[in-house]
Amino acid sequence: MTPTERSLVFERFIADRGLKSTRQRSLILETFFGLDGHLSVEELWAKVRALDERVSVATVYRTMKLLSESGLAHARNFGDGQTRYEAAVGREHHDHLICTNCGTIIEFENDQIEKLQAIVARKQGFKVVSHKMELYGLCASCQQKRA
Amino acid sequence: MTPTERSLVFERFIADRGLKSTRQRSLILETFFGLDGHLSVEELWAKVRALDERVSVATVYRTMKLLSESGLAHARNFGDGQTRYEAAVGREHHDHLICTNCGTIIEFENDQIEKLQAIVARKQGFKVVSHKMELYGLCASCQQKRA
DNA sequence: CTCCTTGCAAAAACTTTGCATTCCC
DNA sequence: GGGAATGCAAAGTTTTTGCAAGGAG
Repeated sequence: MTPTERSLVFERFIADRGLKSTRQRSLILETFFGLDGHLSVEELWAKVRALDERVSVATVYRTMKLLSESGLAHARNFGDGQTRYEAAVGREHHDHLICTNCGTIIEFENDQIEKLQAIVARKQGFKVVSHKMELYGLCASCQQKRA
Repeated sequence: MTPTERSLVFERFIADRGLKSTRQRSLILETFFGLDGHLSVEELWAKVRALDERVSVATVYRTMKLLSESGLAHARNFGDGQTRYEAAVGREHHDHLICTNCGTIIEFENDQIEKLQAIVARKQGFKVVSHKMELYGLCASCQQKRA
């Protein structure tokens, strides 16, 4: 998905709900999608402020919530007490391997696991909308350092 | 693991660290393990207070942190902004299905998924210590209500 | 023009911490 | 007795919200 297509998706989401496109929302979107990784609101706000001093953190919270509802971003919680967001489109769905020593995050995807998840959910009568899977442990380089 | 064994594990953990066993800690442990599910500190505190008015919420926070460090409980974060704890021993490892409408939490386990996780991790050179998997969606009864 | 959005600051929700007092060992 | 634990309230964090002013359609 190109940046342009992404904007169109968001514009449409906005319009469908009777909401409006604003300078701040556009700026936050551009900044967010221009960066990579798993950003906390605070981190994103810092980047946005570098481009426009006047944007308030409340607007970043509000915009990221919208972006999350639109499906263009996913909220993540890695247990450090902060909500992090990551871009959701133009990318395959993926899960995370997290090194508890150095904090490295590796993304992966596995279709077989996804299929099994669907089967498990069906057994319980659940209709799954989204999921998270995180594997915590030591990455290759931290294992060597400890050995 | 019987309640008695559990107490011994905790007593030992406490003693090894030069900490002390207290009335409050014992009460919180008993209450926590006597209940089932995924309790927030607030919920647990309410139950403990029913037995002893004088226990402060700070002590519950401090005790649950200890319990988590001892490995007898796990901290969970299901995205509602609260840390929840669940008993960790005497139970199989399991994952969660969470209804985003009514908050119902169903536990499940699936060996095939666990095996696939191990394979994925190995490919990346990771040594996995623990993992979380959460499937979010609508439970059977909430699907009906919405239909 | 109308209603949505923004910034600001206040408030809310959750968790941690400082300190005097109380309690184990 | 001495260090650890507790209760309380104050302070920290992260996120949300009320409101007057500004902006998009």
